[in-house]
Amino acid sequence: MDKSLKSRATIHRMQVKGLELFYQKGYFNTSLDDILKALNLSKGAFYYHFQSKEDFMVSIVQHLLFRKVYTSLIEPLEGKEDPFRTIETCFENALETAEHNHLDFGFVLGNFMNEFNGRHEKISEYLNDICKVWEVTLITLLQKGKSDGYLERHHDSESIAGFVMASYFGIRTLMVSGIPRQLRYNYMQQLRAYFKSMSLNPAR
Amino acid sequence: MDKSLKSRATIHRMQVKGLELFYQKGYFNTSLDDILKALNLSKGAFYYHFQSKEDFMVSIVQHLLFRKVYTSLIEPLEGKEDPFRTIETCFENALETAEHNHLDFGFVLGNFMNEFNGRHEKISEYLNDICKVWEVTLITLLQKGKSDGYLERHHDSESIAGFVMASYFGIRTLMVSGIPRQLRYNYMQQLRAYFKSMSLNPAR
DNA sequence: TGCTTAAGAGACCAGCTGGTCTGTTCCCCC
DNA sequence: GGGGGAACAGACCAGCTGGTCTCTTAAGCA
Repeated sequence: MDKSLKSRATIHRMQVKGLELFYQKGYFNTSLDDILKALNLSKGAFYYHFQSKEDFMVSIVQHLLFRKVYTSLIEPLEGKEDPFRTIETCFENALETAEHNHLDFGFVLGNFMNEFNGRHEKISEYLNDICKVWEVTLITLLQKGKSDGYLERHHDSESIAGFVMASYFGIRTLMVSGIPRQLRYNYMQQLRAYFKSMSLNPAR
Repeated sequence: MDKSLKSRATIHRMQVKGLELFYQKGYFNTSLDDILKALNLSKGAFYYHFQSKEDFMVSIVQHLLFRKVYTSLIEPLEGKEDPFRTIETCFENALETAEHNHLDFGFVLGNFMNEFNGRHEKISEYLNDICKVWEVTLITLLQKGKSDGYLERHHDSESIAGFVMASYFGIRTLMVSGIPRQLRYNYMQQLRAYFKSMSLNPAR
């Protein structure tokens, strides 16, 4: 059942363009024809590789989106020491990317969560899964940070993780309509202040 | 040009139901027929009062949404003394409302911003306006807090306001798909911690 | 009583949407 | 070298969408 190279390439092209357009114009506001026209492909090609628009979206979330989020927001946190500095660096990088090509995948994730929540159970479930992986990674990092003496034990890792995630989703929403550079700078400043108040060795 | 009572009532009914459905299913995923069927009204009625679907949405944002956001998130901040406690109380109330009938208008605002950003200039402009009013109110409150000795002058009110808004938008995104009560509790805990680190009289 | 007009009903339309189905091309394998 | 299937093309369809148009109703007014 191994897909040929050509097949894989076409599927990948469709997913990439699909993610791009779904993000830009929204899932419900983007037709298959939009995507296929942009790729010079036909309905036949689409329904040869995918069963439906929904199936297509699921495949994008599971493969493309998950990997992107993993690369930009999860992997940089894994196995690191100082949790606060690690998160700061990770977010700084992600937000800088976002500022330039304005497509960072943490935001795409939040954006899709907003679009599908309560409207499309299957898809939002997959989105939540990604979210969950991110959360767990953050919590793990924070817990390890406690053992390593970076923050006191009485702090609740789960709460911190949730707060950090929330702030990230939110700042990306604001960045799209405001002045990204300014917002990013201000955001990082406050995130650092928040972290500093919990840090055991604020050696900066 | 004074609209009769009946006319006003019908317009209002349409707007309320429109906001409800647009929020639940998304703007692009909700048809006029959906709204009209729910109200037992006809196309004729709709196009007698509004010029288009877009015009309808604008009227909802300008009148209904703005007033709701104002009531729940802006008015409670105006002219108050202690900025941190004030924001805490305001958010606590809004989030509790959200937990029960799960329609708080701060979230609706963020949700629509995500849906229209870069897709519908006119509408996102109105949404940004509301956002701006919220931001200005927060900044004013924080500045006044400095004069009244609640926080030190070196803190940047604009940054704090942005961070607070971002966290609120974000937590609402997470609350829809997670366990609201738990998330709300954790969120408020961290928001307080964040505030406490800047507070000059942490007399709680 | 008859006229005007606000308010609404609902048939109708063109265009688009997701999805189906029958071709066609092209490459691999025996 | 030709049969067969993978990969795609594109005509076609039913259903829905925003929007238009004409018709009806009801209330105010003289």
